[in-house]
Amino acid sequence: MKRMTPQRRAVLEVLKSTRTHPDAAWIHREVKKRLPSIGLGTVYRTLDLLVKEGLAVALNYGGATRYDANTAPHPHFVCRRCQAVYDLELAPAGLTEAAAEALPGARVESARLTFFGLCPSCAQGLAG
Amino acid sequence: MKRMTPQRRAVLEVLKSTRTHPDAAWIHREVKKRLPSIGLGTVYRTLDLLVKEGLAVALNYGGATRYDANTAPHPHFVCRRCQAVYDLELAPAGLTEAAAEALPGARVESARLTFFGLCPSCAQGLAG
DNA sequence: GTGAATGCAAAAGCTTTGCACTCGA
DNA sequence: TCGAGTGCAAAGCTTTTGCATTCAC
Repeated sequence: MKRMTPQRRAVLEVLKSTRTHPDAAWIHREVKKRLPSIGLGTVYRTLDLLVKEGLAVALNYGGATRYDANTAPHPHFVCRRCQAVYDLELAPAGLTEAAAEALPGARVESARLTFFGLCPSCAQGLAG
Repeated sequence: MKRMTPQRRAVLEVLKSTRTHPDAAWIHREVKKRLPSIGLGTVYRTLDLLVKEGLAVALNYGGATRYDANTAPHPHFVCRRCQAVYDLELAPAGLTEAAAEALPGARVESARLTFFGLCPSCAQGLAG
């Protein structure tokens, strides 16, 4: 990050302040409460920057890309009904090493583990 | 699948015939070799159907959605340079159970494990 | 025959980009 | 000062959708 502008500071703070793994549009709406004139393009550019700098992670589950300021490797759970994303406290060991063995010659840099299903609220709503 | 049309048959056959995890545009191009008048919309509708019927899996890594006719659970490796997707022979045990314990009340239905890095060719190209 | 499926093209997201202006260092 | 950063709006991609027509059953 070459220059620290109010826009960049605000985007990072908004992203750090939530655990809902929001998308760019939601972040834009939140940041506008503080910086009403900020453009969506700036939000995208800033998010790209944060990802490149390793200060955030981009998540793709179909639909809009969602962002997570928690860059420590951790699995996610995605509800197929309400689209909520939960962080899981779970750290399977040895996955990257196993992948490197399974694909000789490759340089395995990171792993992403995602679970899909129904979150507690949605599961309860359907079961009764 | 309510009706078996030539379009649906062709999309499924094309998808089954490759291991490159193609996107809808690529599938459309291939199917057109056999059915020149097939529309891209039909390809999308058919792919959605295949996913709903459990005959294919949709993969999101940013960019266009990619499809895999191999529906057996297996991890993928995505090259960050050439975007190639490889199937890995690797079956970490107990992940879904561990996730279910980590998020009580949730119904964990599936897991997806993805690795990112440089594939053998790209790793070699950069290393010399 | 008849409703499901198709082809086409328009429209709807999401994201990127060009450009003139602004402002942080 | 002055180039990086911004706001705006247009453009670019991917994906979805409306509708008249076609076709599998």
